[in-house]
Amino acid sequence: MARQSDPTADGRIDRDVCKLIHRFTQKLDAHVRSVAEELGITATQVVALRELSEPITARELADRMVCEPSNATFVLDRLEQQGLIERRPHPTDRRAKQIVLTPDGERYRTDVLTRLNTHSPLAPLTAAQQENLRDLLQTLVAQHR
Amino acid sequence: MARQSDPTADGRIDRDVCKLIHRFTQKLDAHVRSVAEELGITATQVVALRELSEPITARELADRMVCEPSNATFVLDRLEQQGLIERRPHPTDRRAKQIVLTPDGERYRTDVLTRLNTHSPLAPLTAAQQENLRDLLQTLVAQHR
DNA sequence: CCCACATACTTCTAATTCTAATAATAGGGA
DNA sequence: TCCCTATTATTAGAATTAGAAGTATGTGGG
Repeated sequence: MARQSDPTADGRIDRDVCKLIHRFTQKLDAHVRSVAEELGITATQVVALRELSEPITARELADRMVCEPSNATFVLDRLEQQGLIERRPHPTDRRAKQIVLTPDGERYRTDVLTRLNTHSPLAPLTAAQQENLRDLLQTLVAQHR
Repeated sequence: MARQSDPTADGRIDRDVCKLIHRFTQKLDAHVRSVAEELGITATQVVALRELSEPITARELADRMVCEPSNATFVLDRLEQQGLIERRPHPTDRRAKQIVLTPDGERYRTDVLTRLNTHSPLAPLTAAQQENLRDLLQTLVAQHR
């Protein structure tokens, strides 16, 4: 094992995986962006609509989008201006707001999901491989949380 | 198959994998950032040093870092100011520049690699699982390129 | 040889995302 | 009940990243 003697030779798989993850992320982004372009909205808005499967708080949306709450505010502002979502007072927590889709928003979201599911970047993998990938990733993110 | 009738129920694995990829990417970033913080440089600089395994052009560095060339210029400016790299004229192509590490840069890079390899986010996986993951990702990014 | 076109790097601008600070509310313990 | 701390959403400002344009050089066809 050259673990200590030659750090430049070590961690090959690490670096390979890092880069592959990065490249695949870009591919995912490109897919989302192409859908966004078809619909005339931003990629972030597409992701937000995808995650709004039910009434949730802005904080919960930020968690689902894996971004900062301030960013959720930003995207919600735009979705609200377009009449796709509404900010309602939360029924039990007066600090929070409940984000709900308007009828227009519901239609939009259905369209978004349909488009996202066509030509998915995951298509090259079989169903079994996709589950395999998911399990590996789950193991990786499960630690320390 | 509910492929067409209910787009909201479809693509579960797709969305799961998207999010897991995103979360793991954040974990990778956090790891790089912690190393960067230890060394008092930015995360992007850490990645650049990691990829500078040999004299390459700025374009090649951008490819390896999976970013725009303009961004490579940005990070190279800072590394040059710190005396870690030099921009030399390319031996055969006068448009290009050859990026080479200075002696200080070499030492720095060795340190970076050593730190990156300790507490790797990939540690939860066995060697076989890491290869499995790499193969799946390679299949995914191999398409259409 | 000359021209069109592609590539490498840089610069500038715009968009995106994060960080820090703020105000309002929740929840738990003295 | 009254604090004290944590959490929610928002705002403002900073930093990072991408995108488009500009300059110089390489490459191949006429």
